[in-house]
Amino acid sequence: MKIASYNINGINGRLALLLRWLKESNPDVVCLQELKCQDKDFPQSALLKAGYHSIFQGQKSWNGVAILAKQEIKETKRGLNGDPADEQSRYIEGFVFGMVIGCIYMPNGNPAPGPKFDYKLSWFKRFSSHAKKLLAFDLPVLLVGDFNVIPTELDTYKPEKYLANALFFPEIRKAYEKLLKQGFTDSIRKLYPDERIYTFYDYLRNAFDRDAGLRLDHLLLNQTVLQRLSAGGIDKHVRGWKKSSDHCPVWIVLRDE
DNA sequence: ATGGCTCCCCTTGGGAGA
Repeated sequence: MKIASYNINGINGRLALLLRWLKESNPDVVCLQELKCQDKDFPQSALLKAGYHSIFQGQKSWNGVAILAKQEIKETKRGLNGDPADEQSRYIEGFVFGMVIGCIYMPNGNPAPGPKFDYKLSWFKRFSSHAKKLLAFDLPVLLVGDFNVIPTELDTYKPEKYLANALFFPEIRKAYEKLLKQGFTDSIRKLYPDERIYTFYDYLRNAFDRDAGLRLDHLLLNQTVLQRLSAGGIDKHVRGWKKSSDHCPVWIVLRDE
């Protein structure tokens, strides 16, 4: 069972690239972020033709999250509780292959401090409180997506450059740590405890060629899923493809139960 | 300190991204 996360940065502008990667990587489940399209423009039939069912929460121009799977997905939640005025599409959750999968696109939060950072903090709190509820069920739970969090100094090419950045602010790193302590494991960091390993390369300043990256995309597993973790990695080469997103696909493999 | 790049939209310049 292969599960991936990919911030696609515009699904329609990169549909050909997405289909190419799906064919090559052959994941069973994919969490996508930054669709940048409305529901009516989501390429559902093209994906079905490629072998993937989907659930999605779109939005015009910005944000947008989707889950793809080789099996029909039962949608269990869209959006988070706690702020009825929040109209940003950043969370969708489904039940598939016997697992609960939450697909997230955390707010960026820059510039920090400021209203955008406040929104990030409050969104994170709402998300963590939902994550805690998920742990109460005796089910495999995965929280997958673009967290917009650089968890530690090992997750950025230049820590000192990010000290004043919302991705690396102490409050955000603490919130991430607290989320893990609730009962989740950062699967990629578990598999590569000491390596500088990145999932994002800025389009600017030739970041990819300089390996000036950040690790922002995470697959968090509860204890039940962690026991099945057998491999994982980052499809770094995809970032080098023409018309690539600024993020790389990240994936893990779980043993069958 | 700035800008470099790339996406999207009631587009031709601005907002957002990280």
